[in-house]
Amino acid sequence: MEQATADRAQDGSAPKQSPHGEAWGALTRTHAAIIQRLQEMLSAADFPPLPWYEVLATVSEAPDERLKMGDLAEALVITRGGLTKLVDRLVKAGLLERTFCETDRRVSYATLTPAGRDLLAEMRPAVIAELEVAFSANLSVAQAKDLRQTLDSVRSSACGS
Amino acid sequence: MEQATADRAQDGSAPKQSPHGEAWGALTRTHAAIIQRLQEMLSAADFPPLPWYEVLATVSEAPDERLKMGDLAEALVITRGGLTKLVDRLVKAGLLERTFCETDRRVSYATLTPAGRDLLAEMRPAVIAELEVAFSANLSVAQAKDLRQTLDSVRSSACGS
DNA sequence: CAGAAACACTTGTAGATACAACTATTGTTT
DNA sequence: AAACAATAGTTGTATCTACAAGTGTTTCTG
Repeated sequence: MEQATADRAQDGSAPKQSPHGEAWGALTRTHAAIIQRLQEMLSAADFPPLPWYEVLATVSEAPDERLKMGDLAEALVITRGGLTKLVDRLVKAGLLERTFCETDRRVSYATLTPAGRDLLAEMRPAVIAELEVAFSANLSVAQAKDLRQTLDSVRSSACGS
Repeated sequence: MEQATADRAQDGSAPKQSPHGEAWGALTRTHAAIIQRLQEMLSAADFPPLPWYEVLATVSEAPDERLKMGDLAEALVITRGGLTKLVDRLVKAGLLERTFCETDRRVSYATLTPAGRDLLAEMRPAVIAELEVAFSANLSVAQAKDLRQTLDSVRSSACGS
């Protein structure tokens, strides 16, 4: 019954977009709002910025805690050039090191250092907690799984062309 | 039965996050993938970058096609300083103009020019079409509305703290 | 009705990102 | 095996963004 609010733009203004356009708008705003929230929390806790966390978390989930630069860039959905410089900063901070492949000397891996693993262990609970308050306040576990599935299906069609 | 795929990380790797964490991961990746797709399309069609479109679209939906700088920054979820320079570029390109408030000389409005309105009219169908292929391929209209509602409820709890 | 506080926006500067060109290594073709 | 093409990663440049300080305006207070 209250679904009228879902169909109405937040400012109640005129030219309505398509349902898919509305979904995209909601996606961008929600994404930005959560990013903002996380960044605030991290800087308040004197932690490194969010991209650093995402790098550490992604690498930590890979086998042997190392990941090819190209795969890492793809996982983070950033350019290879951007990743090179991002990893440079993490290496300089002692959180990552570059290791090389014996069989193919072109590839280099971003590998977690003990310091990187420790920092991640410190940051992860804080990030998880922040996400929990953002999500679990209005979302059941089942809804969260459903949301994930929906988003992934959208992503697959957006990537695959 | 197929829902196992929804519970499994795309790379099949080990340490699973919470459902909410997974939802967040899907949200960031999907957002980035769509952004990337839109940017590609816009630059291929010799259109201005996506932030320009978002400014024009947001302003066009406001009454009298003008919006206070502060409200615009909030709607786009960017800083005021960033918006000032972004609007500077749009003004220089003739797509926007700054107008001022009679009753409060502090506030300035970003106002759509005819050129801005024309460009938006050109860009909007292209953006909409791109979003349609990304969303409608795997999402019904009802699912899109549901997605929008879910995302907005998450955003409200993320904003309101 | 001063003076202080809050507000709206802009500017200055430093850091981060994308894009394109470049180096080095590997794979393919003839 | 030599030449060509494809791949992985890095670097150079230009643009964009955020953060913090600054300017001008309005509101609140004594």
